[in-house]
Amino acid sequence: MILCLNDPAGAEAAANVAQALAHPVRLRIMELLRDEGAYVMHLTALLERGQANISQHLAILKAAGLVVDERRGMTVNYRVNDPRVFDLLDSLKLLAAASPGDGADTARACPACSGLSRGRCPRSDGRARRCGCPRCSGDE
Amino acid sequence: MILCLNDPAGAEAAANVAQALAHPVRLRIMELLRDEGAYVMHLTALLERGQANISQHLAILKAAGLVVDERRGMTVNYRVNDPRVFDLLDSLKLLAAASPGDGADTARACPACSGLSRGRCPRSDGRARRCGCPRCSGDE
DNA sequence: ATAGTATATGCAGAATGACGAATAAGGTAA
DNA sequence: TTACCTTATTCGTCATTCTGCATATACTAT
Repeated sequence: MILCLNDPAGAEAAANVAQALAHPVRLRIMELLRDEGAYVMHLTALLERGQANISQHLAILKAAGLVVDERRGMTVNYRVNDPRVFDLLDSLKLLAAASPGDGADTARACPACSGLSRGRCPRSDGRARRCGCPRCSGDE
Repeated sequence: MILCLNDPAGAEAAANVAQALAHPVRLRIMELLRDEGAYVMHLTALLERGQANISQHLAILKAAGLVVDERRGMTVNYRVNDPRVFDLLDSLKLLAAASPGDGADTARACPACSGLSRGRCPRSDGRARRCGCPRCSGDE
């Protein structure tokens, strides 16, 4: 099957992926999954959202094929399905930084997490990555 | 201003761009604008949609900063604001082609319009690009 | 078995998005 | 001016999405 945006079916498939990413919480989830997998309580604590909310957003990302889940005992670990999604996120950041509404011309994408897929944003290091979830506050 | 997806404000800005692209008609509009600008009646004829509908979708793309418009006498010409949006579209196609719901593993992005931003999909050549709009059926 | 933790799902209300019909607005040409 | 063409906007309706609450499910431990 060939996916082309000039084809209505192809455009629909691509729109489904875009729709899955068209929510700030889901974008932040993807960004948190950039380096490593995470389980639901971890994301719940980091994003300061209800458990049901995070679970629902993860279900949407999963339905779009952007993440996969794997049960590990009591918890469920989520990770990205295709690392190429980070190319998409990086393009998104570059465009959004140039969009109106923000700093307009002065805006730029975060230099630490926009250029390369394996980059890590300084805001997410240390403190921000530490959360009150059982695994983080525990022995790990 | 630094745009980072770990920042709630940055995620919101990026989500706005994703939301603008999260509709098959708007994706097809962007694809049609890949090579050259177009005016509303042209897009209306190519996409087989009502004039109001196309105009509304263009307004959404414009509000997101993805396209700019320029009045040329009686018509209004639309073109992309930042060609980097095609990198985003190409990533989107690659991911959507690998998504479930389509041909799954057998799916691939259209080789003619996915790789490079300047590529042109064969489906859009000739016949598809010719429409019944006044400019196409006229002398041009 | 019971209790406890982690995750998913169903429901209802509010908010947002999409669409077409009608109409308004901008521009050209006589 | 009037007539016409192109595009934008308003409005009503319908569909979808988002959210929290409550509950169900899955697993572990005692």
